[in-house]
Amino acid sequence: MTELTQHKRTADEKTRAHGAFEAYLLKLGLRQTKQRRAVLDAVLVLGPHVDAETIAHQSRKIDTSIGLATVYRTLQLMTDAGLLVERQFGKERTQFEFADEEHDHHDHLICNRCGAIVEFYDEALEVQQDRIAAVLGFRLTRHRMEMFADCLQGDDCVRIPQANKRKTRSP
Amino acid sequence: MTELTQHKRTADEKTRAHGAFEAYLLKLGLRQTKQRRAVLDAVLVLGPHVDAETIAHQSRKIDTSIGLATVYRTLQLMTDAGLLVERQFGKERTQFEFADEEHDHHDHLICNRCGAIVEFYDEALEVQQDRIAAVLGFRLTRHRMEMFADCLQGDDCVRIPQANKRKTRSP
DNA sequence: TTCGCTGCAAAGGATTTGCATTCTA
DNA sequence: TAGAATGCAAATCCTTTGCAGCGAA
Repeated sequence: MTELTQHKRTADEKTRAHGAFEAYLLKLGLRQTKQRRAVLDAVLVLGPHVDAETIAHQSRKIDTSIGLATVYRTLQLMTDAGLLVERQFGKERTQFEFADEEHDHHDHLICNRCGAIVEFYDEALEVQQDRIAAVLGFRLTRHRMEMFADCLQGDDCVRIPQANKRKTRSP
Repeated sequence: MTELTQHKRTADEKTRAHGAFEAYLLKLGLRQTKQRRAVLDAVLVLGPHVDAETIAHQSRKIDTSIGLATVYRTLQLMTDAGLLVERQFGKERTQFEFADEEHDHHDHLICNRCGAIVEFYDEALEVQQDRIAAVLGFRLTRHRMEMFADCLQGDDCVRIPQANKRKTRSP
């Protein structure tokens, strides 16, 4: 059973994200700043899989003059807090993605033609991976998988920046 | 059926690799140089998954004073020739690996404790991946998968540099 | 008021490129 | 000999750090 991972973010989820980040900062005795809120908002507005530069650009719409260094530092903080996950697709710059508790783990399929990234979760795949690890004498803790593919219809698959191509393909 | 990918390289295979590289250079009207031979020999001597720096170091045992730039250029050439494949494990430096025609495709399992890299091929996994892509409306062209795991015995799993840990684990 | 936080610029690490020189074909 | 290949250093690209001033608690 293969299912697509959804990324519609409700106002409620955004509030929850801010709450979680605030709680994390509070717990460590760190401070809340407008820059940190701006970066979080930027990540919430942008789709999954954004790089630091893009986040910085979006953040500046809220708070002009945020330094790139601050963005990197804040993203690191949010990653430590467990809100974000870093991803590396080949040699591209590091991408950040929300680590939602609900659909926590998923894999990626990247379209060869337009670069669109489809996220999915497949139970059979997970089971098989555990099985393989066991056969090799290991206990799997995590994995990463990316599939590169050509889409079969292709009418709606145009070469556009992936950040804008959020919808995950209709059946 | 999960099978380990082997990496014992016979003298015969080495000769073949040199022949293939020479043929490639000839075809493009490029030149054979002692540096290029040295780099190829270095890659043949070292295990799978080596980075440019390590290859440069090994190459200098054959031909002192090979520049790092030359190593990078030669590795690029060998990748274009189809002899090598580049791999990216997280944020680590790029690793180069032989693209053997026989056991062409394989996936990786990386030990959380010692960093040893086990290569394997699993038919069921491949089939399931094709199936997933089809369900999502794609035709799979290639994929990459890395599993991170703890080994279950652990006696022979010590924290050593992966380059030295070539043997793929005994049953 | 106190530190943590920020922006800037400078530093880093991996990889690439420019260029004068060396060497293969 | 011509033009490719090399070594070196300088240049890139992304990311991290150092530091003096700024601002949240």
